[in-house]
Amino acid sequence: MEKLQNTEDKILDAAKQVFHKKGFNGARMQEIADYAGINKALLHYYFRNKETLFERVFKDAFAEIAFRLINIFNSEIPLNAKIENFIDFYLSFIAKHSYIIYFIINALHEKPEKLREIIINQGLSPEKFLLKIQCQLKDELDIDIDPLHIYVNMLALVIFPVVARPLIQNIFGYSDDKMMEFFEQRKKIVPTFILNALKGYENHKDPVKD
Amino acid sequence: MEKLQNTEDKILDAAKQVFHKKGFNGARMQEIADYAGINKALLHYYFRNKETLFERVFKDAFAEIAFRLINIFNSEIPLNAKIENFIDFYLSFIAKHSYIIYFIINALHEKPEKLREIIINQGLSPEKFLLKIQCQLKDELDIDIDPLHIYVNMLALVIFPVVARPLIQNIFGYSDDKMMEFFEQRKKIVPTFILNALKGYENHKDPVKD
DNA sequence: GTCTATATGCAGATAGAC
DNA sequence: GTCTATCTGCATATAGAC
Repeated sequence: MEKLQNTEDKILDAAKQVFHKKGFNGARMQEIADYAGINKALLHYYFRNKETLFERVFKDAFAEIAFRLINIFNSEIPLNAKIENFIDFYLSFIAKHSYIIYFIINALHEKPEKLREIIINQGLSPEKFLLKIQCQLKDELDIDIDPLHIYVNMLALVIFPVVARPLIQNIFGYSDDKMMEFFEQRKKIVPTFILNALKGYENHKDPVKD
Repeated sequence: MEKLQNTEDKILDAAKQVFHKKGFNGARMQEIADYAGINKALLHYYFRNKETLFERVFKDAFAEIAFRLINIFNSEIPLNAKIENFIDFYLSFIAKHSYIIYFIINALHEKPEKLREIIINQGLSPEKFLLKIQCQLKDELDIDIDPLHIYVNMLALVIFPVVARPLIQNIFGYSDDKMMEFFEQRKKIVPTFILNALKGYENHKDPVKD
């Protein structure tokens, strides 16, 4: 895992870490070079400038998270199961790779204009994706609701605690272990929370559903 | 609202805008000076350095949001009403002042070590605050659950969409008007979502509740 | 491809006149 | 208190040797 990589990979690895931790403005080319075990000049040899390097790293991070997300929701399983998969996977993945979320939020904040082209280049189709959720909500739970709200709610319940982690940890003086426990608890609490909430939206005028 | 302020207020106003938009690393003292209609030297006359100015602005932003939050949850009304007040107020306030959220998140990310002292200096007591929610959950809804999870869920459902706004807006090509409509809808959808979810947690072993 | 040395520019901070 | 001019340091980026 150490000496096997070529220089470009070493740079990308280093850039990932530093950009994730510091954001675009906070990151220093020197620090990236140090992490990669090379010097600054070589950075510019492989990537013309900081901007180019950043875009590459951002695209990789975004692609990884979008890919996993789309996969879960495109699978042919009941909505309940999708939600459980979604929560379970994301709570593990994001808690372990929280820098990605910070990174995306920071990138969105610092350079919102970059996003659209990246999404289009990924070949994603957000509308189809939402339509599928909407159909499942209607067919399986008999709920008429804008699927975007449900989807945003799910993302919120998973992502926000990770973003707010330093806040929670500082305010309540939680140790790292206690926070891991907190995230573990959420794997049970959040799916229940969402499914309970959805049940409350069911149309009761025509109770022929099972 | 324009010429009435003294120089210090003008600086604070300008710093608020610039720090909120760019974060600590992205902000430029020159830009703050321009916004305030003064020059850089005067900034340093009023605030020794960038750090000092930042801390002041951060404290103000944090204090404002914490103050409103505590007030709502400390009032002597039923939990249902608290939740509705909370959502309604925050969706209006945060959607209008989204920079504050960005600002706090950025600040947490860039300078997490600053948080603890600020909270302590504000004289806040997070534990008492949670205990109250816990009691109300038990007394009014007969639910035994870690109140921190419920509280985090509420914050998540309100704050996350604001943070993810550029994401949503870019992905689905929503106009600013459409986003305002989206946030308006959430004022109804989110309280229902939360209250439904909570109902699902009720203990049914002893159905003597109303 | 990789390095050392250096150019260039800019941001934070200060000196000192008014 | 407010300004102009300037210092200092650092970060990105390039030149050029090996």
